[in-house]
Amino acid sequence: MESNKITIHDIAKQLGINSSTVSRALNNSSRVTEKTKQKVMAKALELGYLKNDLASNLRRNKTNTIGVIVPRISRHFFSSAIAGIEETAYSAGYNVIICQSLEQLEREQANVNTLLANRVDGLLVSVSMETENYEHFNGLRQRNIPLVFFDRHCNIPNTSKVLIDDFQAAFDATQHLILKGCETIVHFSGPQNLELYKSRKAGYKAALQKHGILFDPNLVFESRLMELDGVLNAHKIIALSQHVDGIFSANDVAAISAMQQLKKEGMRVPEDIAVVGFSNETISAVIEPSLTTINQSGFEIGKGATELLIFQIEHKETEIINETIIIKSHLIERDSSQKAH
Amino acid sequence: MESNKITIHDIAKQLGINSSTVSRALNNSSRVTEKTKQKVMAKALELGYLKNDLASNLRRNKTNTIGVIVPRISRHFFSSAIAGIEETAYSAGYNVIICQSLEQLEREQANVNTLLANRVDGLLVSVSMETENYEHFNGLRQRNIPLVFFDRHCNIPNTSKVLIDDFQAAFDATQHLILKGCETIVHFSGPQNLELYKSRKAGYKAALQKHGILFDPNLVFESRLMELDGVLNAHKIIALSQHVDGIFSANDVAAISAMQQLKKEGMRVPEDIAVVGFSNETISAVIEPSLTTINQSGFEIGKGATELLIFQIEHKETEIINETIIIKSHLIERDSSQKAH
DNA sequence: CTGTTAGCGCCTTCAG
DNA sequence: CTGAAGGCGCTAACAG
Repeated sequence: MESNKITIHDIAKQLGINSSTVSRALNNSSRVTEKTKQKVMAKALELGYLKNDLASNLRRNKTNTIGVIVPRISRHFFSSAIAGIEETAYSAGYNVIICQSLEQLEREQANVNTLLANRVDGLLVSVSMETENYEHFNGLRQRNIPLVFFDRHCNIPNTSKVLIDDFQAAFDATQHLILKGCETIVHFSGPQNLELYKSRKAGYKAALQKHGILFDPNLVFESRLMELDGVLNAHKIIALSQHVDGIFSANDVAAISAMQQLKKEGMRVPEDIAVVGFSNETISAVIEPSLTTINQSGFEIGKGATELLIFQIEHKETEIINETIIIKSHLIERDSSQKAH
Repeated sequence: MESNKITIHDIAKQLGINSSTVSRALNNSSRVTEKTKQKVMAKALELGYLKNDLASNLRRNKTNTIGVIVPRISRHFFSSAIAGIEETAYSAGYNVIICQSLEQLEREQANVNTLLANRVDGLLVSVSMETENYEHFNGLRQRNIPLVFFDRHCNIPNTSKVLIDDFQAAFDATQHLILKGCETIVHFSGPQNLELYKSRKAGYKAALQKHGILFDPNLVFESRLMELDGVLNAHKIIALSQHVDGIFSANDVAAISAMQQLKKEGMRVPEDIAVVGFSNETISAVIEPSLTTINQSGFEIGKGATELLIFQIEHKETEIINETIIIKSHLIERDSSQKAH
């Protein structure tokens, strides 16, 4: 038995009506009798009809699908952003196709092409670490396809972005440490071609300056985003001539592994660490109850970016939008009862 | 300026040839002159042509797309499984559409429908916690669309699955604790309608039995998979009349938060905890160096499931495959030098 | 090797 | 309110 490929024509034939009517009925058009609708629905159910979205999308020239490109789906920030994206898209009647660039420019370009070939209605992008030229996004403008960057953005004119207040978060974190009495604060940073690491570093510097602490470039460790960087960083701290009494980390894993390492070496460093970008509530609350974190909600960012994108999709004709939305972060100082032990 | 919608017809017209030839050239058919191909390619590039996959897929009746349904993309096991899926699919020329059921049966059904409507070539599914009837998967069989379950499977006859050796992993973990001298071992389990929690419990029981320890149902805590369950479990342990000297946890977060809680209460429980299902290497290595884990690689499982699915897609006519692949786990006893502190 | 023709399944004019 | 006709963009027969 061949796989049952029921089309609107089959339904039409069996009911002795025209396929246009069936189409209208299934799309709940107001120009069809309620009675006809009922008949069509019943028959469709009976035959196990399933709409072919490919055909429909081709004909309508609209897919109700949003393309998403993230560096890596397994990073918690991105997977929670995707949760926010799906939630928002879903309830607005959109599907989502997710692609990973794996931090490679080449893959990112391929992703853009695939998504365009699949005729997505809009694109949500967080660029890869390697992305320094933006030519692959030019086609979108020409094709009139809305694009919204989130978190990791590009400096493309007339493009909307949804970002985190990285500068402010870094400033808050650093100031928090200073107010706790820290004087020599190490900063774990990331790749400096990413805007967000630049902003965080700037916030760190600003806080130091405000409180009259001299900025020392030797105290900034610019790592790549690898798993073991934290451990290496910890070694660097120990090797420093200065006595370090605070860490502001712009990289969650780095901070935690550094802390573990320092403990191993017999140092005590409990609450003099502040972490920014640490969005995994579960883990952060559970693992290191004494850690101060600046929480940045991937979910909120995903949500905001999607709302903005869908608005653009649905008002495409009207105007070009160029909006930058900044999502606030929250400093969370955890209860440190564990210290008693 | 309208968005440039260049089709093969435009290319054909400009070159004074037929659109079929253009189609063949772009698809690198062997039945086209190299010279023609070059001309077509050049023109396509010049005009900024982009193939419309919707049309192509509709015509070919094949999308080269795999649908994936997972309970929640932000759980690390699943996001790493997806990484494995994408990797494998990508290099075999397939795209991937990911859906979340959010542990709800209703959403899972909706996901299946969306994916079918988008005419995916095959489906990879890890069922939701709520899924107890499997009717929504029946349509696949009828439509002759391959389906492979991974990790969380259903007992549907003639369906392939890629699973973890949960029984064995649980057995190993429990035995590990026993050999370390534990006598009263609590087991953190999960929803018993999921096969994998049943298997893990069975493995736990088997290990106890082998070593002559009586199974005590009061020592099994069947939680839902919520974040705070670990903390609640820890309270339960403390409230127990028995002295607990080991924990076998089938739920990563539960174990870690329980441990934190116990520490707070002033108990020492370091390496007498074994966790299964804890696949986040980074976190597990970093957070609790003394934790013994049974590592189960989501990536491997995703990879295995995808290979199996693609094989089925591409040999659809030949035979129905009903294979069960079990991926092995590895017990990792971490260095516990931290204890010295 | 290339052209002609037809149609995938649906939706959208335009008539009636 | 319903029917008839055409086409979205591409590819697969079948000719030549």
